Amino acid sequence: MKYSTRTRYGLRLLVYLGARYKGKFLKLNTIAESEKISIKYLEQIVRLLKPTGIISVARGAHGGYKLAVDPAEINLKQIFTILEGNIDPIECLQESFDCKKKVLCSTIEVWQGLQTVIDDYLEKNKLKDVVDNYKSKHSINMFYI
Amino acid sequence: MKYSTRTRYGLRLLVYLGARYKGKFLKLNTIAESEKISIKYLEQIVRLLKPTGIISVARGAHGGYKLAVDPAEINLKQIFTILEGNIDPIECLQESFDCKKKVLCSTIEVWQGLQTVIDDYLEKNKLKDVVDNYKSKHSINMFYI
DNA sequence: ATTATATCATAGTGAAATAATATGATAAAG
DNA sequence: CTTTATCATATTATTTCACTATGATATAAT
Repeated sequence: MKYSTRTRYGLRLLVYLGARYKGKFLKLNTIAESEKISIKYLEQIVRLLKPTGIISVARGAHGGYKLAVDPAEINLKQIFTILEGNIDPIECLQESFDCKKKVLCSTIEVWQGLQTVIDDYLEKNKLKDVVDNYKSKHSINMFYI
Repeated sequence: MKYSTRTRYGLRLLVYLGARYKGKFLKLNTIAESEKISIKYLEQIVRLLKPTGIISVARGAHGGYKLAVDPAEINLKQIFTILEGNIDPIECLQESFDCKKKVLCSTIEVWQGLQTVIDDYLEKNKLKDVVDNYKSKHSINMFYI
């Protein structure tokens, strides 16, 4: 029960972009160096995010990425769902999952309850909350950006 | 971010034993057939549980397992910790984890918060709660045990 | 004692996921 | 037309997962 580096890196990327929201396009290389993440791996993560419209892209020289939506308007559940794929704690909670033992299953309520508390937490927390935290911790450096 | 079958099977095993608490020793073969779990895999799971004292064992013919503690006195966090190993959503929440970027990390609060809501939920829920659910759903069959 | 039964313990194994890395194509700025 | 940066696919090493196999050990019943 661990979240993947894909989700952790992706979140850090979005926080980085969120802290520079409404600025210019930022190239991956800078972010990769700053966040100590492999640029090639970041490229893959970015490609997961792009189709959802959460980031906007400029190709070619002086290109890069920026956050396309207000950090206050996006919550962590949306982000995690994109990056992690599916955030249910076990498979059988998915709609499509057809289990013959569902009627007699006494543990499914445990998993549903767990899913609920996780979902609630992630929905309650906006990207802005994390961005604010980032800004307060990096306040000195922010003047140089 | 999925819980392993080890945890899911282990929970079902404990619920099964919990529903028959204070009865006689039950052999794994019966449980494996009833719960549709590979007996060899269940053996490994049971070996994780044994050293913690949560189950008691009788070896040899007419041997088996039974729950050693009152289901009302054990919560799901204790069970998950035994079965999952460590239930932190990411590595860096562990005491021993030494991260140079900890001071400037703006996402750790996200993970700590998530850990808190999960821990709270699992601590609040006792094995007895799941056992009661099991009993109500299997009431007809319980007369034959 | 011997046999049947059940747990104990270690080793192996196939499939899938993870976390990258490598190579090259494409698009845009200057 | 060169530089810069993203786009896309393929490959790879490592780890984890979910078993499976083999055999040893302990105990009850005969």
